[in-house]
Amino acid sequence: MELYKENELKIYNSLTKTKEVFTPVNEGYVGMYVCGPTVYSNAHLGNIRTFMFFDVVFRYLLHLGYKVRYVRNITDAGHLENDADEGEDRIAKKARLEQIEPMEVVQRYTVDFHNVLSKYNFLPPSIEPTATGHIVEQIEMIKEIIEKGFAYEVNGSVYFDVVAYNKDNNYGILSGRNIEDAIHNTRTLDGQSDKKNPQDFALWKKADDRHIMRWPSPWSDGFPGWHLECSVMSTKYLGEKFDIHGGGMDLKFPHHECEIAQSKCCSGKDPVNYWMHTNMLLLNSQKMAKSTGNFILPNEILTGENKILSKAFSASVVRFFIMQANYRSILDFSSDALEASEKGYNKLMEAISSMEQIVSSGSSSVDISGWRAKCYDAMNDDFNTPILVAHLFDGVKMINQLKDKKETITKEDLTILKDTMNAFVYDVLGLLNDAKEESSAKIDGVVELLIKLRKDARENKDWALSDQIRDELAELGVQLKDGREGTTYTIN
RNA sequence: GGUGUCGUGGCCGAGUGGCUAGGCAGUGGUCUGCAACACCAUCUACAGCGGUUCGAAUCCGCUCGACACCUCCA
Repeated sequence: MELYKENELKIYNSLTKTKEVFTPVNEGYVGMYVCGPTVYSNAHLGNIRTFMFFDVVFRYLLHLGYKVRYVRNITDAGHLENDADEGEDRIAKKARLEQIEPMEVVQRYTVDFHNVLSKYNFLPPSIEPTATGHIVEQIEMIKEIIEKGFAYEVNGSVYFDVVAYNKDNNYGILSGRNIEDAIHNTRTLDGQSDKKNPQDFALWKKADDRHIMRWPSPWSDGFPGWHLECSVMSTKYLGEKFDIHGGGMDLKFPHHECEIAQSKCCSGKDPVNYWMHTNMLLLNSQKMAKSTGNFILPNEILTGENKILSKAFSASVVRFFIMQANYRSILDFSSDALEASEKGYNKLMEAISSMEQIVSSGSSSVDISGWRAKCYDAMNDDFNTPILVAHLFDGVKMINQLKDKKETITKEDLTILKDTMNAFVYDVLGLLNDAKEESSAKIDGVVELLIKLRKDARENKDWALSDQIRDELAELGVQLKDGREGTTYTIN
């Protein structure tokens, strides 16, 4: 597809706190990096929200005709429990607790992550690199940072020197923090830290005896710091300066701030043109988080196996629910909200199915081009999916009126209507028509047969039989709809 | 304490200096053997108090409240 209004795409840049016209480094190409999961446990729905939003960004950029290289990493090492010297690698800790190999933990949760994303209809990223696959590159980068004078070694560990970096750079440019204040206000009791300054962060940690995930390095047998992998892998696959870097709001500080510092002191460049941050998903008005136990798993929603859920919901309903909120707003998760979304989603899918029944005529009484433009305007305005959804419902209303012959449409406009609905609903938002998926020719035949038998019963005024067919089909999730021109049905 | 985001109708959630967001629920209607489904129509709002303005829910200030980050977190 040709580039559609390329120069009109605007992105809210967390770095400048303004919406900016999107201009890629290389025309027609986009490099995008998103911080992926740490595979020490199952990804919860809050994690999924972020990845799902960037899945839609990826999809929309592709739809616009860009060649996109989308890199989303897997953190399988180096993620410290805390930043104190006792810091322990999350993966290693989990492995020790479960008495299994660290890579077994990694494998288990990586597979689970991919299964979940597949169920939720994610497009795979272009590259999904792992931290453990880039130890050599990470060591190289640490060497470079040391050579340039922005890191120091103590007892086999290497720390980034925030104060040295901040002399000619701004550590805090992304998060709005003033590092000077932070240093002066710190009242660390210290004594046991190797760090010159509490704000300094680890690039390499020496492994203690218990630590089983370890690699040799010039400084010690140990493991890399968490922030380093993203700088290394984004630079390797996207270059020293690339277009979009995404992640959750909670990664802004310190993770992304550290990334900027590491990359900048190596290349001398600001690594990212557009920083995008998704807001948090709330459960019971609190951030969904693994550590507090306040979370719900994506699979639990599909099965309904969670106390807060009234029933099971399909992946597309969850996707639709998430897309009805702006990615920069907090979103409250609840069973009621999901139920409301489910009804809206069904209405949308119903209308899409009934587009086939529309008959074209010589002129259009509806403004299809104007409507399509509004859909693009919504997405071009910082990927405003809730506004897009509102316009899609305008499309639903239009479809219903066309179907009822209250409006007219030309053949050409009808094609635009169908293409636009399909493009945004399926390609961009990534929704699936669940009913269609579950339906099959055989089931269609069976239901049609029952409808015919019921029709006979009704003509004989055998209400007991006709109601029995109707009600028992309903229990199986097949909704019969008696209309003027006969009975149709939907499968829920 | 510092940094930042935000408080919208019964609920979820957009938007923004003057013009209907949308969805769900509710209400009225069409359809139906009765229903359901569906469709059509429709009601209601911008935390509080000041200020700027011809005009503010939208800008500014204050108050109250919520959330996030400052330690691992999407």
